[in-house]
Amino acid sequence: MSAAAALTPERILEATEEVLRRYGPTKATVVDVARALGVSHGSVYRHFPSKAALREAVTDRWLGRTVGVLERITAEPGRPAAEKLAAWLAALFEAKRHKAGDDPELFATYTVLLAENSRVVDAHLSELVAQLARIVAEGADAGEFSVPDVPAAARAVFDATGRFHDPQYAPEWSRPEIAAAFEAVSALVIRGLRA
Amino acid sequence: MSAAAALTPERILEATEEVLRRYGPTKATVVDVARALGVSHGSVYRHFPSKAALREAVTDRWLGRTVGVLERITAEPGRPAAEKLAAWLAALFEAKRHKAGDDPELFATYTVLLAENSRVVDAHLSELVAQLARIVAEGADAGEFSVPDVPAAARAVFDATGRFHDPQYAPEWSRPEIAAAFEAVSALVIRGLRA
DNA sequence: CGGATGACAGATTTCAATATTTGTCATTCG
DNA sequence: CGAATGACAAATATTGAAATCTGTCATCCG
Repeated sequence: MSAAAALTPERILEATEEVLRRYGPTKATVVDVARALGVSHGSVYRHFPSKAALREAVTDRWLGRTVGVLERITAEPGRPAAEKLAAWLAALFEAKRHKAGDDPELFATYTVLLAENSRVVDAHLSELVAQLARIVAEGADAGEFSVPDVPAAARAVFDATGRFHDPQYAPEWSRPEIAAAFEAVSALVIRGLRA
Repeated sequence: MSAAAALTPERILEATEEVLRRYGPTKATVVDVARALGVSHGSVYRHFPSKAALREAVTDRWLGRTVGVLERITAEPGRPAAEKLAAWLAALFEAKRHKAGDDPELFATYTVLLAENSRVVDAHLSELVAQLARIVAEGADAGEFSVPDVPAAARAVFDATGRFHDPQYAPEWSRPEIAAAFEAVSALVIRGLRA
């Protein structure tokens, strides 16, 4: 075994994130990633078939990080569905708003990656809608919500709150009125589900 | 008076629309507009202070055309507010979907103009939200809706249905599932207003 | 022998020279 | 005299030649 750690997909992804953070989505090259790892760019191609695949994997990782917090809220037992739904929507908005506000450049970088990788994004969105469906189904079982078609309702909730999680609206999230606008939509949608 | 009709802002706007349709937003120049009118480009600048102002005026005109249909629905007397609101939202979606579907290139051209002219767009959106507020207020007065803050509720309805009128989502509007998704959000939102 | 290398061809991006466009205004025209 | 013109400077866009990057693969190294 050599002095440096073995070259793994994991290490390559880490380095790619760093390079993207430093150079942005247009300037970051595979050669940069290889240089950051102290290997030739040919070695990177041993673990990822293309630059596109590498960027896709990084995008997937980034999206995955948000899902954990939401999953915890979804799985929380013994809490009214309406409250849980409100908490879930607020957590999603909060997470996005922080990512966008803390480091706008990095957020812009990932917004570009998101646009490039619609397959990964679609899978991520499906996962989020599936979590919503679990909460909505819980509410329906408890008689809290009156919902004929749970998946459709979950999708509708997600669509209706798009302004507060779709990155295209990120510039609006730093405006002061945004909190009130979010509360209004969140409340409207939850009322719409009620029995 | 010369043989040709007098040069008016109206005629210039017409010619500008035609040039934008033909050449698209990046290639359309003030010289092209002047050529279409058979005058020198200096004459165009007698009626509009800049190319930006000209494009802004064209954008305003284009947005104005949709408002008429919606205003007629808003003003219709003796109709339940819930029904009116459903019709209004459906009409807005229908209008956008047709504009986008009938001539995608022209729609793309105007999408670029919209992005350039956020002042005009904001004014247009305010007008739409004001119409929504009238319908919501009617419903509240009739005891059909239970709404503590009418302007906020109107804004929330508009925000929640963004996926079906914001041009950024236009590519989704040709998908077959879109009608069901629209119905689901529309119904959810209207239920959320109900007393 | 399995993993890493770097030379290479084709694709893509950059950059600077060149051309076009915007906006002004002194002059012309009816 | 008021509206229209077109020459012009500054700003912007286009182009194509040079540089860089992606992806492959014959070769090397431990």
